Amino acid sequence: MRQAKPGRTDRQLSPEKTAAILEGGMQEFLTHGYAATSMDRVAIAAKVSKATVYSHFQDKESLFIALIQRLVEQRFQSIFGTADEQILQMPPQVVLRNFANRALDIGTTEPQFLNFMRLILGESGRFPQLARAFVRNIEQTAFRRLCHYFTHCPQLKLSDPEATARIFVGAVVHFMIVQEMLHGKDILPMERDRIVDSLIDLIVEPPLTDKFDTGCNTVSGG
Amino acid sequence: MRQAKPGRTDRQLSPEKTAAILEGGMQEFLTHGYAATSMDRVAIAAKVSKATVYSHFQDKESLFIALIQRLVEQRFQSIFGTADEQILQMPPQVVLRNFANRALDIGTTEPQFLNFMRLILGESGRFPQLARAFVRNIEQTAFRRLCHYFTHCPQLKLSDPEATARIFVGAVVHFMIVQEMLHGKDILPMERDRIVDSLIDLIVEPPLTDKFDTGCNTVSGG
DNA sequence: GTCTATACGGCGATAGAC
DNA sequence: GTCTATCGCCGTATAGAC
Repeated sequence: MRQAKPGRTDRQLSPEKTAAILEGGMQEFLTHGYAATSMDRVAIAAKVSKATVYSHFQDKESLFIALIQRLVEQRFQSIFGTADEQILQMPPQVVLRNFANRALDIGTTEPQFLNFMRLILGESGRFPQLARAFVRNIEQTAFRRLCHYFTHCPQLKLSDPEATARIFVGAVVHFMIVQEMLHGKDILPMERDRIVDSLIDLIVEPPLTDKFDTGCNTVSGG
Repeated sequence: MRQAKPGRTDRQLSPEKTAAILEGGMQEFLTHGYAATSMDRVAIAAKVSKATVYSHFQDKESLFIALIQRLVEQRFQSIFGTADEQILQMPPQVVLRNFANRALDIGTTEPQFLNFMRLILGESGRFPQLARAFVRNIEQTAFRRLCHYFTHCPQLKLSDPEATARIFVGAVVHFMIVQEMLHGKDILPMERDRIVDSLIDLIVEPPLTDKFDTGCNTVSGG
């Protein structure tokens, strides 16, 4: 509990070995979970001796915390892409679809991210500080970016942009959790476009527009 | 792997001890997770000897599977309440609010359910059959009940009730995951009513109604 | 600073008494 | 059928050689 990161132990530790240990530990923790990961396999995966692992990190828990913190703050923080300054000129349907598809792509193309979320969720009771770091760096990033867009997009007049952003992210993330993480696509198949289309319809389009033309809708056509 | 449930071993096993082992195992697995749970503590929690545990269940994995299956199929299956036949006469706002509040109450009043979900999510990679059982018995139940309502409620004309049901459940469950399971309420406080209100607004109310009266909306007022 | 070798306890699973 | 006692293994963490 004295230290979570190296550099302040006694002498000078090799940064390359530190990186190797973090990399090896990531493989093991993401694959087997926290409790089922042994420091022996971490050392083997990092190609160092077990004593070297313990000279860089005080114990298993310190290594795990340092590792997850790094994943949360660096590796998986930018999953929602960089802020695009031109999105305000694009149609909201396109912006929201891109946002949802980028998030959903991660669940289908990056199995490591699924294991990362499994670890965060599964250990959120025993490592609440890691869960909070995840919320701050991943969830809040998505909320804020989307909420900023909802607030500044001239076509959208939402009564509660903040809550709407949470609804959007929640629907998308939960879909990913059920379909990919919990293997729901095997038993409850559902095309992602139906979720995204319905979400966009609920948030962007007036619900009567495509059913019959009332002749008084000032938004469509112009 | 030969057997997951007792009763077919060799002779006659005590059903009370079986129940005690399942109960003790539930406490241990829900508290410490799968890998960190020892069969010794399961035996102590069940107040039997370890050999008795192994006479009722072949190994740790069989006990875990039998236990989670039972939780999925019995203990936590009815969290969305029994079907109310009178809901079609109630206003959709009330029905949806009750549905959401009932689900969100579980996250705040039943910490065991949070640990149960942590276990399912965290072990979904190593025990995919348990994740699928969770989807079939919990998620699908919520989807179906809500989808049935969306389809039969005369006030609601949704283009894709099935996708809308997933969005509704997803937004609610994800809110519970972030706020309660991941301790997000400590750092991203948000009243649940804002989520529920916004969801109801998006699904039930025509978005233009309360902003300005266009005079050509044939739904509101009659 | 990094390695090999080891201490020591807890783990899952089993044998044998009754 | 349930218990006590035990096996063999692997866990974390450390000591001492270089």
